[in-house]
Amino acid sequence: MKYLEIIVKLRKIIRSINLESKRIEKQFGVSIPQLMSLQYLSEQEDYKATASQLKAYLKLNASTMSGIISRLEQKSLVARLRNPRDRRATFITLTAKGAELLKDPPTTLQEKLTARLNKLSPERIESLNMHIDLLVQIMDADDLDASPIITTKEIGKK
Amino acid sequence: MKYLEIIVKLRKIIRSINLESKRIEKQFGVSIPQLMSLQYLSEQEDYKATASQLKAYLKLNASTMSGIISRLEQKSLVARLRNPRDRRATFITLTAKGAELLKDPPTTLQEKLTARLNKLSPERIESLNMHIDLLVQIMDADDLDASPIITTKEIGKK
DNA sequence: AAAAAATAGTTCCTATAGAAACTAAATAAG
DNA sequence: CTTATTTAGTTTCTATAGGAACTATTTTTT
Repeated sequence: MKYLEIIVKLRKIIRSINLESKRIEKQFGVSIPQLMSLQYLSEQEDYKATASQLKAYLKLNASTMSGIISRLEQKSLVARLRNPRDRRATFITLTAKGAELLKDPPTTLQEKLTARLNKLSPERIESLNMHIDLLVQIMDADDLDASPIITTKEIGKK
Repeated sequence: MKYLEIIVKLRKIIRSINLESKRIEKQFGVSIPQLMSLQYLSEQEDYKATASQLKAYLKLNASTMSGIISRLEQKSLVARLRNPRDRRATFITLTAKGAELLKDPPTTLQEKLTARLNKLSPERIESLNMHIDLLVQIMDADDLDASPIITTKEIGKK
């Protein structure tokens, strides 16, 4: 049954990402979701964004995002600014400490991935990307209903 | 940067699996890891296995496995049998209630996956499987160190 | 045989993840 | 203008996930 094989394999991938996040967190004090939040802020105007913007970028539930922001704030990597235009919302801003961490970010997963990807030809990387996209479509019911599976031609392209 | 794109996409997949597990849990009272544990037990001799065997099958940390077993026991879907040969270990056994749930298991994710996979040709499914395997290798450092990346010929086969 | 080391599983801790309820504020409707 | 609805974010809850410490038991070493 392909279904179970795929799930088992995907769980392997999930586990390796979790393990890597744990290692990074132990070594640098920030997890992958926290790091991605910091990076997102560093790319915004004035290094600030609302919790909703972060939530949308990371595609997380509001309560999860709230927890991540709280932990980042506790580590002084982000701070809060009031939004004069909307009292319901506050801005989350990158602190100098947060910016400094991004100067020399934990890159173990990036290095590992890049090293492995470098061993593949551009065509293989493209093909891998395409299959990941296919997987995203297969797993994501709403998107699939909205758009057809990418065609044979696109998959087969090399 | 391919690294970040891949991580973002994989997080999408992870999220859809988490969402599906939540839905299944709400509808049937068991999550995907719990369900996989029940299914594993149903395939063992006498419908029983040690926590370590379950742990190895699901590739989980012992503490996580312990929590899952406790929750299954609380729902009366599994029970514990003493192991006379080794007082450190107990057997986890499928209960009749657990077996009954497996007669009509939650199959929403399976159905969705199968329906989508059925739209692909066998060659595409094979290619997808191969790329998932490649991804498993890329993400899993230990295995990669132990064995080379699958070769171009294998990837390109269609 | 006794001591040391390893093992099976639990407990305690932290973080992520999502659902539901909640509060304060903003927006829309009447 | 008042009321109803929606929105932004927090809190509370549950489950998964992993690391470290722990306890009881088994195995290995001395």
